[in-house]
Amino acid sequence: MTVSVNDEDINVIVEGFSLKDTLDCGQCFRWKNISNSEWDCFEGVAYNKHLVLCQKENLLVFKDTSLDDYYKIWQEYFDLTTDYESIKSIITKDITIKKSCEYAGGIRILKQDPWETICSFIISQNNNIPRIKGIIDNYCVTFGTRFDNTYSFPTPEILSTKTLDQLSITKAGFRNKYILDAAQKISSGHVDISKINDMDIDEARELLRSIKGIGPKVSECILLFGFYRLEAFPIDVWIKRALDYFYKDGFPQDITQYRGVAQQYIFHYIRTCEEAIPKEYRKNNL
DNA sequence: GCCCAGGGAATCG
DNA sequence: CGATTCCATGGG
Repeated sequence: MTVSVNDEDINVIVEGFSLKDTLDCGQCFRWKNISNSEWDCFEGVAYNKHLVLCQKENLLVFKDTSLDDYYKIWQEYFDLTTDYESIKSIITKDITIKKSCEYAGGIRILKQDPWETICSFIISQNNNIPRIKGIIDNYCVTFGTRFDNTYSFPTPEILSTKTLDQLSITKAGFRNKYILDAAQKISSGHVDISKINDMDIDEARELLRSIKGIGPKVSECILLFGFYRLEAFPIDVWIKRALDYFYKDGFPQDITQYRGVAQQYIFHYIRTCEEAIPKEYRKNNL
Protein backbone atom coordinates (compact mmCIF):
# COMPACT_ATOMS: atom_id res chain seq x y z
CA MET A 1 0.00 0.00 0.00
CA THR A 2 1.46 3.32 -1.15
CA VAL A 3 0.37 6.66 0.31
CA SER A 4 1.20 10.01 -1.29
CA VAL A 5 -0.10 13.59 -1.15
CA ASN A 6 -1.04 15.40 -4.34
CA ASP A 7 -2.35 18.98 -4.16
CA GLU A 8 -4.49 18.61 -0.97
CA ASP A 9 -5.67 15.14 -2.01
CA ILE A 10 -4.32 11.92 -0.55
CA ASN A 11 -3.64 9.15 -3.03
CA VAL A 12 -3.49 5.56 -1.87
CA ILE A 13 -2.73 2.53 -4.00
CA VAL A 14 -4.70 -0.50 -2.82
CA GLU A 15 -5.20 -4.06 -3.99
CA GLY A 16 -8.39 -6.10 -3.92
CA PHE A 17 -10.47 -3.27 -2.49
CA SER A 18 -13.80 -2.09 -3.92
CA LEU A 19 -15.08 1.19 -2.52
CA LYS A 20 -18.43 0.78 -4.26
CA ASP A 21 -19.10 -2.73 -2.99
CA THR A 22 -17.86 -1.88 0.50
CA LEU A 23 -20.20 1.10 0.84
CA ASP A 24 -23.09 -0.48 -1.07
CA CYS A 25 -23.34 -3.84 0.72
CA GLY A 26 -25.71 -2.80 3.50
CA GLN A 27 -23.28 -2.39 6.40
CA CYS A 28 -23.37 1.43 6.46
CA PHE A 29 -26.03 4.02 5.67
CA ARG A 30 -24.51 7.50 5.53
CA TRP A 31 -22.51 7.39 2.28
CA LYS A 32 -23.93 9.05 -0.82
CA ASN A 33 -22.98 7.81 -4.26
CA ILE A 34 -21.74 10.76 -6.36
CA SER A 35 -19.98 8.70 -9.02
CA ASN A 36 -19.37 9.90 -12.56
CA SER A 37 -18.54 7.96 -15.72
CA GLU A 38 -14.84 7.69 -14.82
CA TRP A 39 -14.72 7.43 -11.02
CA ASP A 40 -16.62 5.65 -8.27
CA CYS A 41 -17.15 8.51 -5.79
CA PHE A 42 -18.81 8.67 -2.39
CA GLU A 43 -19.39 11.49 0.06
CA GLY A 44 -20.05 10.85 3.72
CA VAL A 45 -19.42 11.40 7.40
CA ALA A 46 -17.88 9.22 10.08
CA TYR A 47 -16.47 10.10 13.51
CA ASN A 48 -17.58 13.70 12.92
CA LYS A 49 -15.36 14.05 9.86
CA HIS A 50 -16.49 14.77 6.34
CA LEU A 51 -14.89 12.91 3.42
CA VAL A 52 -15.14 12.57 -0.33
CA LEU A 53 -13.53 9.36 -1.51
CA CYS A 54 -13.06 8.28 -5.12
CA GLN A 55 -11.72 5.13 -6.70
CA LYS A 56 -10.49 4.25 -10.18
CA GLU A 57 -8.95 0.78 -10.42
CA ASN A 58 -6.28 0.53 -7.72
CA LEU A 59 -6.17 4.24 -6.95
CA LEU A 60 -8.07 5.74 -4.01
CA VAL A 61 -8.27 9.54 -3.75
CA PHE A 62 -9.23 11.01 -0.37
CA LYS A 63 -10.58 14.58 -0.69
CA ASP A 64 -11.46 17.24 1.89
CA THR A 65 -9.34 15.58 4.59
CA SER A 66 -5.77 15.62 5.92
CA LEU A 67 -2.92 13.15 6.03
CA ASP A 68 -3.33 13.20 9.79
CA ASP A 69 -6.99 12.15 9.56
CA TYR A 70 -6.16 9.59 6.90
CA TYR A 71 -3.89 7.74 9.31
CA LYS A 72 -5.96 8.49 12.42
CA ILE A 73 -9.40 7.68 11.02
CA TRP A 74 -9.83 6.59 7.42
CA GLN A 75 -7.17 3.93 7.05
CA GLU A 76 -8.73 2.20 10.05
CA TYR A 77 -12.33 2.90 9.08
CA PHE A 78 -11.93 1.25 5.69
CA ASP A 79 -9.81 -1.53 7.19
CA LEU A 80 -7.08 -0.98 4.62
CA THR A 81 -4.26 -2.63 6.56
CA THR A 82 -5.88 -6.03 7.09
CA ASP A 83 -4.77 -8.86 4.81
CA TYR A 84 -8.07 -9.96 3.25
CA GLU A 85 -6.37 -12.41 0.90
CA SER A 86 -5.42 -14.39 3.96
CA ILE A 87 -8.98 -14.28 5.32
CA LYS A 88 -10.43 -15.24 1.94
CA SER A 89 -8.03 -18.15 1.54
CA ILE A 90 -9.69 -19.62 4.63
CA ILE A 91 -13.37 -18.88 3.96
CA THR A 92 -13.37 -19.63 0.21
CA LYS A 93 -12.85 -23.31 0.89
CA ASP A 94 -16.65 -23.17 0.83
CA ILE A 95 -17.95 -23.01 -2.76
CA THR A 96 -20.78 -20.53 -2.08
CA ILE A 97 -18.44 -18.13 -0.31
CA LYS A 98 -15.98 -18.55 -3.18
CA LYS A 99 -18.71 -17.55 -5.65
CA SER A 100 -19.68 -14.61 -3.45
CA CYS A 101 -16.06 -13.42 -3.47
CA GLU A 102 -15.85 -13.77 -7.23
CA TYR A 103 -18.96 -11.59 -7.45
CA ALA A 104 -17.78 -8.88 -4.99
CA GLY A 105 -14.57 -9.85 -3.21
CA GLY A 106 -13.49 -6.25 -2.65
CA ILE A 107 -15.79 -5.75 0.33
CA ARG A 108 -14.11 -4.79 3.63
CA ILE A 109 -15.73 -4.80 7.04
CA LEU A 110 -15.88 -1.17 8.14
CA LYS A 111 -14.87 -0.07 11.64
CA GLN A 112 -17.82 2.17 12.34
CA ASP A 113 -18.68 4.23 15.38
CA PRO A 114 -20.35 1.95 17.97
CA TRP A 115 -23.13 4.35 18.99
CA GLU A 116 -24.07 5.19 15.41
CA THR A 117 -24.02 1.48 14.57
CA ILE A 118 -26.31 0.67 17.50
CA CYS A 119 -28.88 3.23 16.33
CA SER A 120 -28.53 2.30 12.66
CA PHE A 121 -29.29 -1.36 13.22
CA ILE A 122 -32.09 -0.70 15.70
CA ILE A 123 -33.63 1.33 12.88
CA SER A 124 -32.91 -1.48 10.41
CA GLN A 125 -35.37 -3.92 11.98
CA ASN A 126 -38.30 -4.87 9.72
CA ASN A 127 -37.18 -2.12 7.33
CA ASN A 128 -35.47 -1.75 3.96
CA ILE A 129 -32.12 -0.17 3.18
CA PRO A 130 -33.27 2.99 1.31
CA ARG A 131 -35.68 3.81 4.14
CA ILE A 132 -33.04 3.10 6.80
CA LYS A 133 -30.80 5.66 5.10
CA GLY A 134 -33.60 8.21 5.01
CA ILE A 135 -34.47 7.79 8.68
CA ILE A 136 -30.82 8.06 9.76
CA ASP A 137 -30.47 11.20 7.67
CA ASN A 138 -33.58 12.59 9.40
CA TYR A 139 -31.95 11.90 12.77
CA CYS A 140 -28.76 13.72 11.75
CA VAL A 141 -30.44 16.73 10.17
CA THR A 142 -32.93 17.14 13.01
CA PHE A 143 -30.81 16.37 16.08
CA GLY A 144 -27.17 16.41 14.90
CA THR A 145 -24.72 19.31 14.76
CA ARG A 146 -24.04 21.12 11.51
CA PHE A 147 -20.41 21.21 10.30
CA ASP A 148 -18.60 21.22 6.95
CA ASN A 149 -21.91 21.60 5.10
CA THR A 150 -23.20 18.35 6.66
CA TYR A 151 -24.40 16.95 10.01
CA SER A 152 -22.92 14.85 12.78
CA PHE A 153 -24.77 11.84 14.15
CA PRO A 154 -26.60 12.96 17.32
CA THR A 155 -25.07 11.84 20.62
CA PRO A 156 -26.87 9.66 23.17
CA GLU A 157 -26.86 12.66 25.52
CA ILE A 158 -28.80 14.80 23.02
CA LEU A 159 -31.27 12.07 22.07
CA SER A 160 -31.93 11.09 25.70
CA THR A 161 -33.43 14.55 26.32
CA LYS A 162 -36.00 14.17 23.54
CA THR A 163 -39.59 12.95 23.82
CA LEU A 164 -41.18 10.31 21.62
CA ASP A 165 -43.28 13.09 20.17
CA GLN A 166 -40.14 15.01 19.15
CA LEU A 167 -38.55 11.86 17.69
CA SER A 168 -41.63 11.11 15.58
CA ILE A 169 -40.41 13.61 12.96
CA THR A 170 -37.74 11.06 11.94
CA LYS A 171 -40.44 8.68 10.61
CA ALA A 172 -38.79 5.75 12.38
CA GLY A 173 -42.19 4.75 13.77
CA PHE A 174 -42.22 2.19 16.56
CA ARG A 175 -38.39 2.09 16.55
CA ASN A 176 -38.11 5.53 18.15
CA LYS A 177 -38.88 4.12 21.59
CA TYR A 178 -35.97 1.70 21.16
CA ILE A 179 -33.60 4.53 20.17
CA LEU A 180 -34.74 6.46 23.23
CA ASP A 181 -34.10 3.47 25.50
CA ALA A 182 -30.61 3.05 24.02
CA ALA A 183 -29.83 6.77 24.41
CA GLN A 184 -31.01 6.80 28.02
CA LYS A 185 -29.19 3.63 29.08
CA ILE A 186 -25.92 4.66 27.42
CA SER A 187 -25.87 8.35 28.38
CA SER A 188 -26.69 7.48 31.99
CA GLY A 189 -23.87 4.96 32.12
CA HIS A 190 -26.31 2.17 32.91
CA VAL A 191 -24.96 0.42 29.80
CA ASP A 192 -21.22 1.03 29.28
CA ILE A 193 -20.43 0.16 25.67
CA SER A 194 -16.78 1.17 26.10
CA LYS A 195 -16.27 -2.13 27.90
CA ILE A 196 -17.43 -4.27 24.99
CA ASN A 197 -14.00 -4.44 23.35
CA ASP A 198 -12.68 -6.21 26.44
CA MET A 199 -15.61 -8.60 26.77
CA ASP A 200 -15.96 -12.07 25.37
CA ILE A 201 -18.62 -12.13 22.69
CA ASP A 202 -21.40 -13.77 24.68
CA GLU A 203 -21.01 -11.20 27.45
CA ALA A 204 -21.12 -8.42 24.81
CA ARG A 205 -24.27 -9.92 23.27
CA GLU A 206 -25.98 -10.00 26.64
CA LEU A 207 -25.10 -6.36 27.36
CA LEU A 208 -26.36 -5.15 23.98
CA ARG A 209 -29.59 -7.13 24.29
CA SER A 210 -30.39 -5.39 27.58
CA ILE A 211 -31.37 -2.46 25.34
CA LYS A 212 -34.95 -2.68 24.03
CA GLY A 213 -35.13 -3.31 20.31
CA ILE A 214 -31.82 -5.18 20.21
CA GLY A 215 -32.41 -8.89 19.67
CA PRO A 216 -30.34 -11.75 18.23
CA LYS A 217 -29.93 -10.33 14.72
CA VAL A 218 -29.34 -6.66 15.55
CA SER A 219 -26.79 -7.48 18.25
CA GLU A 220 -24.75 -9.47 15.73
CA CYS A 221 -24.79 -6.57 13.24
CA ILE A 222 -23.66 -4.16 15.94
CA LEU A 223 -20.82 -6.46 17.01
CA LEU A 224 -19.67 -7.06 13.42
CA PHE A 225 -19.94 -3.52 12.00
CA GLY A 226 -19.48 -1.42 15.15
CA PHE A 227 -17.00 -3.49 17.14
CA TYR A 228 -15.16 -5.41 14.39
CA ARG A 229 -16.10 -8.79 15.84
CA LEU A 230 -15.56 -10.83 12.69
CA GLU A 231 -17.05 -13.95 14.28
CA ALA A 232 -20.46 -12.29 14.80
CA PHE A 233 -23.04 -13.84 12.46
CA PRO A 234 -26.22 -11.85 11.72
CA ILE A 235 -29.08 -13.94 10.32
CA ASP A 236 -31.56 -11.75 8.44
CA VAL A 237 -34.14 -12.79 5.83
CA TRP A 238 -31.48 -13.01 3.10
CA ILE A 239 -29.06 -15.14 5.10
CA LYS A 240 -32.02 -17.35 6.07
CA ARG A 241 -32.66 -17.89 2.37
CA ALA A 242 -28.98 -18.70 1.81
CA LEU A 243 -28.97 -21.15 4.72
CA ASP A 244 -32.10 -22.77 3.25
CA TYR A 245 -30.77 -23.04 -0.27
CA PHE A 246 -26.99 -23.57 0.06
CA TYR A 247 -26.50 -24.96 3.56
CA LYS A 248 -29.07 -27.67 4.19
CA ASP A 249 -26.34 -29.59 6.03
CA GLY A 250 -25.21 -26.62 8.10
CA PHE A 251 -22.84 -23.67 7.75
CA PRO A 252 -19.10 -24.50 7.69
CA GLN A 253 -17.66 -24.80 11.20
CA ASP A 254 -13.97 -24.40 10.38
CA ILE A 255 -14.31 -20.70 9.48
CA THR A 256 -15.90 -19.64 12.75
CA GLN A 257 -13.42 -16.84 13.44
CA TYR A 258 -14.30 -15.14 10.11
CA ARG A 259 -17.90 -16.20 9.61
CA GLY A 260 -19.08 -12.59 9.89
CA VAL A 261 -16.93 -11.64 6.90
CA ALA A 262 -18.27 -14.63 4.98
CA GLN A 263 -21.80 -13.67 5.97
CA GLN A 264 -21.34 -10.20 4.46
CA TYR A 265 -20.01 -11.53 1.14
CA ILE A 266 -22.93 -13.97 0.91
CA PHE A 267 -25.48 -11.31 1.93
CA HIS A 268 -24.34 -8.92 -0.80
CA TYR A 269 -24.14 -11.71 -3.38
CA ILE A 270 -27.62 -13.15 -3.00
CA ARG A 271 -29.30 -9.78 -2.39
CA THR A 272 -27.90 -8.03 -5.46
CA CYS A 273 -27.03 -10.81 -7.93
CA GLU A 274 -30.18 -11.93 -9.76
CA GLU A 275 -28.90 -15.40 -10.63
CA ALA A 276 -27.36 -16.20 -7.25
CA ILE A 277 -30.43 -18.14 -6.12
CA PRO A 278 -33.65 -19.20 -7.91
CA LYS A 279 -36.51 -16.70 -8.00
CA GLU A 280 -38.75 -18.75 -5.73
CA TYR A 281 -36.12 -18.48 -2.98
CA ARG A 282 -36.20 -14.67 -3.18
CA LYS A 283 -39.66 -14.68 -1.58
CA ASN A 284 -41.08 -15.47 1.84
CA ASN A 285 -43.41 -18.25 0.65
CA LEU A 286 -41.38 -21.28 1.69
C1' DG B 1 -55.73 -3.09 -1.74
C1' DC B 2 -51.53 -6.49 -1.04
C1' DC B 3 -46.70 -7.84 0.16
C1' DC B 4 -42.28 -6.76 1.75
C1' DA B 5 -38.28 -4.71 4.26
C1' DG B 6 -30.61 -6.48 7.32
C1' DG B 7 -36.71 -8.09 13.65
C1' DG B 8 -38.20 -7.80 18.28
C1' DA B 9 -41.61 -7.47 22.12
C1' DA B 10 -45.76 -9.03 23.87
C1' DT B 11 -48.98 -12.45 24.14
C1' DC B 12 -50.94 -17.01 23.75
C1' DG B 13 -51.28 -22.03 23.79
C1' DC C 1 -40.99 -23.84 25.60
C1' DG C 2 -42.61 -22.61 20.28
C1' DA C 3 -45.88 -20.17 17.45
C1' DT C 4 -48.56 -15.84 16.42
C1' DT C 5 -49.50 -11.15 16.33
C1' DC C 6 -48.56 -6.46 16.40
C1' DC C 7 -45.67 -2.76 15.54
C1' DA C 8 -44.99 2.47 11.65
C1' DT C 9 -43.73 3.61 7.24
C1' DG C 10 -43.13 3.79 2.30
C1' DG C 11 -42.03 1.50 -2.22
C1' DG C 12 -43.32 -1.88 -5.63
